[in-house]
Amino acid sequence: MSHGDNGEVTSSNVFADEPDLASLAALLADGTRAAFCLALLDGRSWTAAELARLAGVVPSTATSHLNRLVAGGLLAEERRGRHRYVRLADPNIAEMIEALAARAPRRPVPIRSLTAARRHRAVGFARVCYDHLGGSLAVAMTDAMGERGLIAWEHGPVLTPSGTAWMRDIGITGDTAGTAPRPHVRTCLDWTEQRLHLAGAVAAALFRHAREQAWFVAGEGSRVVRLTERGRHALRQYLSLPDEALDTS
Amino acid sequence: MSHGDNGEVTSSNVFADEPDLASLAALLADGTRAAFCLALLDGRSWTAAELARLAGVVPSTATSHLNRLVAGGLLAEERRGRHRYVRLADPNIAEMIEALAARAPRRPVPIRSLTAARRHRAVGFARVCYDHLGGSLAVAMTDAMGERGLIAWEHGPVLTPSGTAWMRDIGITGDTAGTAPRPHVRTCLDWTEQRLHLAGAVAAALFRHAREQAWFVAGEGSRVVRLTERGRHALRQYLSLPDEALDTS
DNA sequence: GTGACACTTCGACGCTCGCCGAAGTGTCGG
DNA sequence: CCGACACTTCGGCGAGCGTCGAAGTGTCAC
Repeated sequence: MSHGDNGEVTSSNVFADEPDLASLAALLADGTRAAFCLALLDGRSWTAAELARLAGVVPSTATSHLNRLVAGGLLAEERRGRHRYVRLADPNIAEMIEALAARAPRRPVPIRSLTAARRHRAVGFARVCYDHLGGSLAVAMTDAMGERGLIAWEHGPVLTPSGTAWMRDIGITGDTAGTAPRPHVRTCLDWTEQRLHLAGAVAAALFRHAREQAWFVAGEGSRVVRLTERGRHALRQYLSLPDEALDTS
Repeated sequence: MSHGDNGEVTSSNVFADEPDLASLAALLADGTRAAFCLALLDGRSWTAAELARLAGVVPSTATSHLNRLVAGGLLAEERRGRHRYVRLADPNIAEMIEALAARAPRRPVPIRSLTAARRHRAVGFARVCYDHLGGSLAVAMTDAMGERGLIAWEHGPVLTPSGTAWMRDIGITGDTAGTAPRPHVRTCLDWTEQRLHLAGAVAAALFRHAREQAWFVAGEGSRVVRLTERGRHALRQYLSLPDEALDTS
């Protein structure tokens, strides 16, 4: 390797690294893979068979899609026994998918059954948005936090000092300082509401706490969470949320 | 339309609007269209022929790609005489493309000529990032603004009161309050530096001012801007930037 | 062991899509 | 008017890709 190919290197041994936008977009440009990624936005790990059934393809098709998504760095996998568990590789990827989904055109999907209608209402009310809360309840909480001065909107969202104290009062063991170079307070364009709700490390810590305290429990459908009576009480106490914000209706 | 199809509406006349992620991603999943969008990140309007030449396709091919991008809402077009000018539809779209590009894999592109090498250095130093500045200079400016307390990083980037005063001193006629629901201060992951630089309405206003004051002039290549002597002076004066940050090297 | 199960590999089919070239439309300059 | 030019439309070609089914590998439960 030391004698070179022609005895002399050409001038093209310098490279400019351009982003290969097309190959990344191609990973999401297929309906089946997009459905996988959208489902995985619930933050859970799914098995290959679960995803296949969701998207309506046979297992072998799912395998090839998962191979591509893992190779492309969008998904992380974990093999256990005869199962292959996959999840979104990191919050950064989830954020990127959200950024696309929020700007994507809407595709009307007919609702066939009564349980589907109920689930649709529940999804609009409170759902997992990877690691934080989404839906009309999340928008109401974000508004309330703004009104009470817990977050400020001077130039982008900020957690105010009283907001920091509020989190401590609730009992959130503030490791929201985090490790990764990740914004503490972000906003996320809510799909159903088309308004901003809170995201980022602070929102993730808040949501984690809320689930640990059983303010929310898993509902029907992978992304749905149900607000418990205990959660209603907490949101009334800590955010003075009105009753109409606390119900599906 | 009032008598219904079967005398009774079915339960599927209710629709849940799911985001059609795949169709949006498909627009960017082609190398030619991706090259178009990346080029348009310079914020200018391009003609169809310019884009075709850049991507190495014949005009008829460019037409069909542009049709799809315009129909998909990514590009806005303006017909004038026998020319078709296209640009990114709005800053929101630019932000989305940046979000993807920052996470896309890098594709090594050989640098063949000396002028290409010079342009490559210039791109890494100072370039247009749709409506604000990118490159190592932008990163240095962002760092300097942090050190001088003009922006704070308590929880996400914020323009501090002294930052607001600093902008006024420079002479920026602060309509950064803007009209669209757009974050005033954002960060943007720099392609070449892999570090954050300032974006959002504040950065756009700053960059617009800088070009009006001839701190920057257009360089060779569509996205390159060249720092003028006047600009060097201004950045020394307003941000105390050291000389090594002000040169291409 | 033996069967059930989750997943993988491979080959074949069919469709989509990007590409070009040739011909056509509209615009501008002289 | 007439040619040059920018762009568009259309037809046809070829490659890539998503799909499935059939057969194979590894794991778990009994």
